[in-house]
Amino acid sequence: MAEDHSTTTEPRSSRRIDLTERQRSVLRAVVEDYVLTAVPVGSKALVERYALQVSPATVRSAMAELESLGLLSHPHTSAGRVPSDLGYRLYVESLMRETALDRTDELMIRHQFSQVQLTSDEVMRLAASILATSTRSAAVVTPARARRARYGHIQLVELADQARLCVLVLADGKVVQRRLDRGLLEKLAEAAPIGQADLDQVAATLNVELPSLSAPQVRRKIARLSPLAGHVAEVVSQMLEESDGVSIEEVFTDGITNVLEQPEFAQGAKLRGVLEVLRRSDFLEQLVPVLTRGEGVHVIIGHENQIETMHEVSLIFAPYGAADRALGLLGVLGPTRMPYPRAIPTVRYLATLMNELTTTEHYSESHD
Amino acid sequence: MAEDHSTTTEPRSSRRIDLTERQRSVLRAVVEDYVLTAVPVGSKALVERYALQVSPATVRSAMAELESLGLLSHPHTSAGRVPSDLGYRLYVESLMRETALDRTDELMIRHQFSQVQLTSDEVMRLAASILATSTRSAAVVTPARARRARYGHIQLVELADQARLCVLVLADGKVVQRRLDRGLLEKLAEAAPIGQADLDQVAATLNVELPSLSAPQVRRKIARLSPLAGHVAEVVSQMLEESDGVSIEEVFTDGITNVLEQPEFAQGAKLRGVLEVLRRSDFLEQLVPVLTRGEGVHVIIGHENQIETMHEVSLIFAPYGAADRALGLLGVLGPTRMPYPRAIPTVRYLATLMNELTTTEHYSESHD
DNA sequence: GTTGGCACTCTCGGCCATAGAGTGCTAACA
DNA sequence: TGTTAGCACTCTATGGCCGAGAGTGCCAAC
Repeated sequence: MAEDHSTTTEPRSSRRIDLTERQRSVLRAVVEDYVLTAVPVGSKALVERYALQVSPATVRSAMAELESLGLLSHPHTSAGRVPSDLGYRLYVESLMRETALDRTDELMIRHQFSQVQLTSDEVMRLAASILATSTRSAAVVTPARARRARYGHIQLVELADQARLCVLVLADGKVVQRRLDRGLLEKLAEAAPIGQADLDQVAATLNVELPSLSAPQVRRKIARLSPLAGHVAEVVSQMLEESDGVSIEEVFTDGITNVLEQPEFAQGAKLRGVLEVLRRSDFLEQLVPVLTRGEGVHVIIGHENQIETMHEVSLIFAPYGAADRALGLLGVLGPTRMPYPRAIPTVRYLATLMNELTTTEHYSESHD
Repeated sequence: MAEDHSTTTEPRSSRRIDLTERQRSVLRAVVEDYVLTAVPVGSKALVERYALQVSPATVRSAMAELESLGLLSHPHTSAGRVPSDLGYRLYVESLMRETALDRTDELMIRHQFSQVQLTSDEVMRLAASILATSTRSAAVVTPARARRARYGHIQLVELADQARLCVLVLADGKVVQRRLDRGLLEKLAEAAPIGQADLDQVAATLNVELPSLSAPQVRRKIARLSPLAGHVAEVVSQMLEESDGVSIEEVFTDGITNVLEQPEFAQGAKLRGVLEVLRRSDFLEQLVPVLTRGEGVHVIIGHENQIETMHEVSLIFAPYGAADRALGLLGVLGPTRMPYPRAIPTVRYLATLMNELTTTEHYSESHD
């Protein structure tokens, strides 16, 4: 079931590799055993554990063939076989039997989200937590933000030290703050002291003129405003500009320790790279163009990743949000030796769920 | 210089331990050598590296005395000595020559903060980053929040799905959001549809009535408001209540990898505990009562910590913010083998700096 | 009180031998 | 022609052993 679910996979295995049925089942068995045990798997163990109806010798020759095709590799003579990145790729694309999420699992997850009054941050956190625990990998979730930031509401606050704080709520609920340059404000007001009343006045004006406008649209309005309001609008348009595009500033992660537990990250060196990558969320930036290309779940395995430090890990990510309008990313990061048949549907399900949860939550953006 | 800088240290070494001058200098040398090398230090190496004017044999006997006092310990016969937690404690309290921060260092740090228009989040991030790099430990910074949350401004936003979003800006600039129960709103409005205009009306009223009030004060006002405004005020008071106390929800960390690089965390097990502790910020909760007791920098070494998983690490933390009004925490976490003479002044300096930066940023809170 | 000397202890690295797992090849078989 | 059993070979992992080195504790002498 759920066979052609648009699991768009990144660097599509260029040349088609044709395998015999035997090779296919041996590769599948190797991948699944290795994913389970993390131990290079030998021919004998394979026929024992998987009901292959042939002798170890036959399996050995099949393995040798798979190795010459670059699908398996050999830590050294007389060790078992380990899937290569390409082997995983083939497995994911055509060997894997994707286990759809249990109906009960789905309901359980859904139930957690239906708890009363989750703020948007809490939703993100919950999504990351669910992803992490149910895939036993590290989860990453970014909030869905409008690709084009739009004005929602503004509020100007006078602080104790006479500084002015500009609180801008975007149309999609994100809040951005900026302090206003005091000297400049006073110059604009021609040295007359500016009180909270004046600020309220400006805010009221802008809250009538600007709602649902994007940065350039706000800019076009500036000329028609008073100097003071115009200056604030200028600042607002800057803030909108900076919020344009997919937000990778706010990233919610969970389950990092799940990854560190894996034997392949037992010693420090490799581990550090992964951690560093997770903390600084730059890597998401590289993901954005890839993920926005297609709709479904994207799988990036080991060396398929551009980033050097991520050659030992796989990513399973999906975009979510109202297509073209708001976009968030969500997914998991784990060793290439990852339980793909479970992780992929989980990511997919959570993406659809987050879709539902967020698309209802934005201003209707009628005009452009 | 800078000798009695109120380095308040946690579980004050109960009974006073009197040491001879020789014992003191041996203990100091052992701590400093071990902090540097992470290798148990022997008598011979000690007289070589530190200009102790005595023979190794003499040092040995001094070490034996220190060991019987519980200040040093022995991994096994024929290994060098390692400071115990108590040894570090004594070192921190009376042996350490605290190296004050270079004037140039101070200026450099200060300069980074003076960059234009840092939002409060950026300030936190910067503080964490500076702490982490200059102490080579993991840094933790929490924003300074009013101990008693006070109303600043409210804004009610209508979302696309008819839900209402209540955006509350606290007096100290923190923003809290909550969705309002739609059914309830409509009941209060006697089934008349509520538009943005109505919401603005309510917000305007509350923004006149409530500024700078705390949760109980808001609650007392409810009776005098319209049903709709009253309901919102009720929600607001809940939000205020939940924001009371030191905020440990938003925690900025940096430099975790610094800790993981340390040899004592080379293998996975210990490391995991530390990571887990840093991610979930519960441990800060335990710190709050301790840190708010005194003013200065607090040092918690290894087993002095209540929390089991933190028996291998030391904390150097300080509160900052307007005393009694707003409070944030900041500090570093590293192995007990930590360069205290450098870390302590750094934490202290950053606390004073954050003090300056934040106290100017709050509403004047005249009335109570 | 300090020191040099000395026997003792413990770790660490290298070395070797062995056991075990797994392969690749070949020859026999269906 | 594809499959299988057998077998020699390779490589790792494990454990024991040994010697070097570092460090201690103690004692007797200064």
